[in-house]
Amino acid sequence: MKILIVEDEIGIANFLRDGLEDENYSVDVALDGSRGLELATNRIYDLILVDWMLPGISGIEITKQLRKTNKKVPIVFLTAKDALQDTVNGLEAGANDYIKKPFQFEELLARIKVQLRTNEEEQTILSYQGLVLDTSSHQVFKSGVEINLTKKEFSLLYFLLKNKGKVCTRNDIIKEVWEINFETDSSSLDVYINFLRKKLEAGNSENIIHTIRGIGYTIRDRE
Amino acid sequence: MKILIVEDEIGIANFLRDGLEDENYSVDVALDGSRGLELATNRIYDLILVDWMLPGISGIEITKQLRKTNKKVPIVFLTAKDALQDTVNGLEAGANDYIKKPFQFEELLARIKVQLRTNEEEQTILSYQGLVLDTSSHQVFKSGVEINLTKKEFSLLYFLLKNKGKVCTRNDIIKEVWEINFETDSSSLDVYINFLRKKLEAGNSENIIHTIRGIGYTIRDRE
DNA sequence: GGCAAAATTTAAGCAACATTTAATCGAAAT
DNA sequence: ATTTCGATTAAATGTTGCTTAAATTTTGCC
Repeated sequence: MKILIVEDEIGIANFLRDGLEDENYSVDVALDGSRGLELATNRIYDLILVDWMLPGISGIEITKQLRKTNKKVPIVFLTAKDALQDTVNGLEAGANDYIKKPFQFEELLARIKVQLRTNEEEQTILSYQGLVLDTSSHQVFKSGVEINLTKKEFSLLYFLLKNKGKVCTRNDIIKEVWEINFETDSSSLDVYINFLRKKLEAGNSENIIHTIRGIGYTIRDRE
Repeated sequence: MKILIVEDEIGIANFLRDGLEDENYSVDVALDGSRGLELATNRIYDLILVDWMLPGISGIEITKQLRKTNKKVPIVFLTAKDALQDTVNGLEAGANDYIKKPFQFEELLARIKVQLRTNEEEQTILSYQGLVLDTSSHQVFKSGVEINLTKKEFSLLYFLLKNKGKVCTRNDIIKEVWEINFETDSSSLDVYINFLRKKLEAGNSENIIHTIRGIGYTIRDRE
């Protein structure tokens, strides 16, 4: 994972670089805004950390320029404790998060991880106990035999499998599979759970989709 | 995550509520300051969103009152574009962030997330002496054996475990597990303590949930 | 476009389960 | 001894999710 630090105070820049390298990130440092913009434009980073108060080209300017050229790299900025107005402008300019100075390094690290995680690639093959779902070919197999699922059935199963071991609340499911403005008192979800169960559990016994009453559903081993 | 909105313009209040509910927040709305203060005092929220210009009790007053009673819940306020002086007063009164009207919903959401994130992360695994509670899978194990709990049983146990070592008053428990509009002379709590004890202490040994007569309950080592 | 087939949503009845109420019993506190 | 508070039951009530079937919408095809 490559991180760019744009920071003019060399002490802070070094502190950040050392800390992040200890965490096995690969780090570049730019000591002023124009160098920062140049690096950010010409190289590929997974995340950019910018001090908001920079001489020359400001953090805001860097953010705006990058967003203008359609770069989606997460940008996190460091801001002085009381520069609240800047914060607002920063978020509007396209920053993803901000951290107030002085900060705990642990907190910075946590924020960085959150940003990197949202960027992570999605799994194309999901599986559970002889059940295989392939997002690229849009196929599902059970014990090697293909099962035909409709679009809704597929995305419902995909969501459950993606979160196997965890409980998916009815709300989570409806939000992800049906998208937002959905009548929450509809019973479509129940019906589709029923469809899926019939197709997946045909023939053999075991439940694959478990109901957690009052909460939602989950795919996991029975205890 | 529970959010309280205190906003007198019903259109804006509804807009906010719908938007936040789509993001899976659980939302309460108060249409004036005194109702807002009442809710904020008696219920537990993860964040409070207050319009600064309220008839009756103002946003500042609400913030001051809450901070006086030592509530640390993040407070974010919505302020008219040019009320800069109010903004300053608000931050001094104890607000955590503010957003200028008119605002983009996306930005509001970003601010809310920042506030919620800094609010120490919720533990997903809680445990006590061979008892393990996992919020992500909604499972409870005792000595490695899964125990099935209903929603209420689960959230009651969760609350007790979250506060293990401390005494939870009957009121605390009822507020958190049953939410407020509850007949305080009901014996549901007693019944549920009984349910839990039967399931957790089945067969063997030591009490896990101790009664503190006249006060409430606690999970802790015997003295 | 118009038709048929397939996919999705709605609605209703029902059974299983969760929760509350209420009444009685027992143990601690004054 | 009396009163209060909590424990324990059992019964009443409320809620949730499963299952169907029919209604509606979407899709694919001519």
